[in-house]
Amino acid sequence: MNSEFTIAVHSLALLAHIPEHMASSELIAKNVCTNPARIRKIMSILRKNGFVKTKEGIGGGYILACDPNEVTLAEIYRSISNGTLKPHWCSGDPQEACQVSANMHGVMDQIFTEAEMYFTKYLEQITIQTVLDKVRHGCQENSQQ
Amino acid sequence: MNSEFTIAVHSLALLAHIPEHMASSELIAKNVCTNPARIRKIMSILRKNGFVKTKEGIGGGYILACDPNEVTLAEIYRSISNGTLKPHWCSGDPQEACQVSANMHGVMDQIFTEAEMYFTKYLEQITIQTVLDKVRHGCQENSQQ
DNA sequence: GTAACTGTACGAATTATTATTACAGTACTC
DNA sequence: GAGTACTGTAATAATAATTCGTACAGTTAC
Repeated sequence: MNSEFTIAVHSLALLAHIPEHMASSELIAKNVCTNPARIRKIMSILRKNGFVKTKEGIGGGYILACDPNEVTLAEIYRSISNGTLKPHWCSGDPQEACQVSANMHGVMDQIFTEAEMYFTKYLEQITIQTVLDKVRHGCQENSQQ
Repeated sequence: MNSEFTIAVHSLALLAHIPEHMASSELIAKNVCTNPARIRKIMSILRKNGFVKTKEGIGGGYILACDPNEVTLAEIYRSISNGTLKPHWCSGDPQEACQVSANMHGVMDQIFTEAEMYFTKYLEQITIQTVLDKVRHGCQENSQQ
């Protein structure tokens, strides 16, 4: 799994943090610590899935288009990183006579697919708002909000 | 996550497939489709955790030292790949004034740690024997066993 | 028309993963 | 005890995945 899921969650939490405001890819990129092109790529997917609205041109950018209390990290994961829990490298060789070697690939595939379902079942419990509350709570001592 | 967990599961299933026999790192490597040194590194960890016994010298190699019906993939995962579910790249910057940027790192860390618990909870349901049965079942048509 | 933005693609840089090689240590066999 | 076949481990090379940077066409506001 690469970090696009993490970036998507971060970006959506940030947009939920500043509702009513458009945020440019440059602003989000600074907050996330990456480059604007990467943010635009990810936000483009999130737009196609209805999580954000975008506006091109002057004063444009991104704004949340969903209820942060409704959208769970599971939906975000499925939009961005579905199927990437399993490592790329594959064990065994389908051409081998030995059953263990020949079929291990398929068996591990099946195991990782089901494991991903358990993984996302956990993510169902967490909403964008949950994440936002957690980050806000993290620095409560020196916060005035 | 790299593929060491997959290789460990494959190797243990193979050893369970040929009980009473010592298997050399070369034999296992061929079955898994990787090189002997990598197998030796992983088997060395499995030995330290009591899953296999090793024997150096002529006629040596690896042999299962546990009940394949008892050992679950969760134990194997914890031995080999614990903490590697989370991607390496980190979002945000602890030095930032913005709470979202400053605390996102810790929040995502927490989420991935808990997600890994759900992931391993699924793996608890699968034993080495489960995997072995699955690979054997995979080619039932042309199998005589 | 110009400035500020998104959408998208491509190649470079970086990092992670895997493969290769080497060699010391151990145990068996002659 | 010399030779052979193993494991244990480390270091380095090769490969692949990920991330970054740049570029530019398209869009919108002024």
